Amino acid sequence: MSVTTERLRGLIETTRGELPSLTVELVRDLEVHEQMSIADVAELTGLSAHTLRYYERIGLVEVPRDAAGRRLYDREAVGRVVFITRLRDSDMPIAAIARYVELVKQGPDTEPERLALLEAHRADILNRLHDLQGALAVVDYKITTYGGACGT
Amino acid sequence: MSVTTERLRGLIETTRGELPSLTVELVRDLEVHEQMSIADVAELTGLSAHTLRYYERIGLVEVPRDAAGRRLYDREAVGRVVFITRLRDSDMPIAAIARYVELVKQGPDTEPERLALLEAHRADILNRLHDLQGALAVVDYKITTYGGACGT
DNA sequence: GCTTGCCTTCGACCGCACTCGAAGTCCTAC
DNA sequence: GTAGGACTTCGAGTGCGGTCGAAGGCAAGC
Repeated sequence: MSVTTERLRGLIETTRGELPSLTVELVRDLEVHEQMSIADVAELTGLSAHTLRYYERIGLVEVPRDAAGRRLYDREAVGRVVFITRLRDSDMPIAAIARYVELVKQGPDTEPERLALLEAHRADILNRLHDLQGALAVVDYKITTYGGACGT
Repeated sequence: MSVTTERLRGLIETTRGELPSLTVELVRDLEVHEQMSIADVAELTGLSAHTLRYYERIGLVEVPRDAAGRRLYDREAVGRVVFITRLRDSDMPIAAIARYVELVKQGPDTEPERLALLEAHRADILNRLHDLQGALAVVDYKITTYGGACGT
């Protein structure tokens, strides 16, 4: 398991900023062992086991169990978690993610609404990028000002 | 007052994403009437009066009063609030901003630490930009996939 | 002189996204 | 057979960043 986990982690790392759009697909295409424990998924995603249980509890993922009632994440569940993580990384509120997941559950008829949701979120991301670039400029300006003023 | 306010707002809007590094300086260079009410500053910055009082309460700004005890923001206070707003826009935690303000209060000896603080924050912003770009790519990928799948 | 309306302080409360702890279960290795 | 450790559920707690409401003050206009 840890071999696969390391490969996955590595792939996600390597694709950071280069081919990030493929990470979800990579998860799908890897021969991830069908079964991953919560600890494996935690290590893979960087989320805590607590958080993974929380995501399940609020309905973002459904996770199969073994005979003893323990979580065994299958590929679909892992892919879902990775996707959710990406959305959370971009500050998409959990309520919106839950809505999206709900739509997916309801079947293909909801695709237009899902698309609208994603496009709204896309706009949010662009705004955030814009704000961040503005703030970066302010900070850079302050830094260079100090540089001039105190010789650093 | 409202004329000045509109000019300022306009300038901030126009410089969005173009010369954002200058906004704080613009505030300084404008003939902002020495006195602005809390409502004026709220309108100018987009913060609520509640939030402005909150910022003062936790020590981020000091605001002079008129004879009746009402807040009269001077240029320094307005500039401070605008700067804080920029930092908050980039998710700088209030605790860090408070620390920075504290250092400013302590005088010029603290400039190296202020600089370090800003540089750490600058690194945070770059990370956020990176994450956001990754998330944007994922969302775009999902959107184009839907485009292919459902003809939108 | 009284209404209107923005201002003041103060402390309580909210929503979000976790985060934790308690109490108990189950498999593994010795 | 027993100790260890990772797992389970459940509900409560935390930290952040505001947000709100109550109770009252002051000034301008009718």
